[in-house]
Amino acid sequence: MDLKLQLLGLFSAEQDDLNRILSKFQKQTLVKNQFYTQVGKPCQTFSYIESGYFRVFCHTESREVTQWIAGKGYFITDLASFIFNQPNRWSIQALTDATIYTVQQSDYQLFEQEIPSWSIMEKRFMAKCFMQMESRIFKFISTSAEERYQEYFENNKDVFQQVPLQYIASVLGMSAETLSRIRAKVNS
Amino acid sequence: MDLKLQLLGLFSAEQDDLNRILSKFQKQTLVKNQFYTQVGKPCQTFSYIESGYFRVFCHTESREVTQWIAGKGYFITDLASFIFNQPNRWSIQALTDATIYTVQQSDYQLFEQEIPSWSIMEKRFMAKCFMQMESRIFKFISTSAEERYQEYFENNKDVFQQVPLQYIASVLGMSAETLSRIRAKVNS
DNA sequence: AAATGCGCTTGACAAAAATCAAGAATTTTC
DNA sequence: GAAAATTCTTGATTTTTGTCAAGCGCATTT
Repeated sequence: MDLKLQLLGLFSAEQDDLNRILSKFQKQTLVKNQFYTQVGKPCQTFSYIESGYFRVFCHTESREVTQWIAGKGYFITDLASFIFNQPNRWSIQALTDATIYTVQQSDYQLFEQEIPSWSIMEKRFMAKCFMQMESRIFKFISTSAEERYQEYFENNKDVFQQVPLQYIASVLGMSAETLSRIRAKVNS
Repeated sequence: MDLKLQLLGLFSAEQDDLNRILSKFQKQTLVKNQFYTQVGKPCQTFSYIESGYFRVFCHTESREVTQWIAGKGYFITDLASFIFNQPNRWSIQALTDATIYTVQQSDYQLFEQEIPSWSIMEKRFMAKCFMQMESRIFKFISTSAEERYQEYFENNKDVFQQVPLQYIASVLGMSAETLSRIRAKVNS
């Protein structure tokens, strides 16, 4: 599985440490439409996506908003819940059958004590996530719907094969109709 | 100064540790329009804003985009540079005369080794920042320019006294004219 | 006090995007 | 493989937002 490689990339760990970490991740499968976690509930797991796609979403008064789509190589959890034990802010649902590797919060917390460099690598991982969010916000501020689509399409061709366009539209901050029209225009 | 309180909020530290950390922050003043750091350069400092306002911005081909405005109580740095030693992604400029408390990267890195709980608190701090970015993105996806204005105005009345509206407009992802019209409408 | 610069507002117009509604295409279910 | 359900597309229209341009208000300078 690729979790090992992924962790190695984040984390120049000793083999021993790496194996100790890996041993706490349990393989798990979800079927299409199954929820990984739901708004308001606790999320006491942290998972690596080995295969399949998930969407991160919640409801506003008027509609459902998909905030992110995650595929192979991404980690999923609800940070508010996993780190701060607050209620989930997001629901996370499988959009396809999926295989993930999951670690329990209780095991995860032990890493901090048992593995000296864990917290440092975790901080670096969080910092990267933060920087990606900065970039994403910058794109919302500074680019049009069409530019956002083009960029996302270039970097996520696989998603378009597997995930309904309406969810992609939401992630890009536009209506499904607008996405459809942009695609028609770009493909002409 | 309030840095102590701020750190205490983030970090349930021993008095000793807290004092050791505080001792590495040096008071510094900047005049209006002075740069804290600039795109492409390194940023090897991390600072707490004691007073004054800063904007975080960069240039696109066509225009300058202000991504964030930070006032008292915020920390500023360029993470890409400060954590990963990459070139700055942002310029940070004082919008008013300002007083900050600054720690050098070299001192900051020692905290990791000298203060056992530092990395954990740092991780939690980063996680909070990440969650705030998630919320901000959610607002871009799910609300109109007017709603974004209303929310920002309610929570940042002070900023409107001190910072040119054009920069606030950019942070909110709208043109200065649109912000002006929304304000005219809301005040009527 | 006139001149300058800067930021803000306003109007007119254009462009982008949302909404509503209908129908086509695709996928799922039985 | 037919029916049902879901997803996608397209057209017509409205709303929202951006752009361009002019002018105002205000502070600063000279």
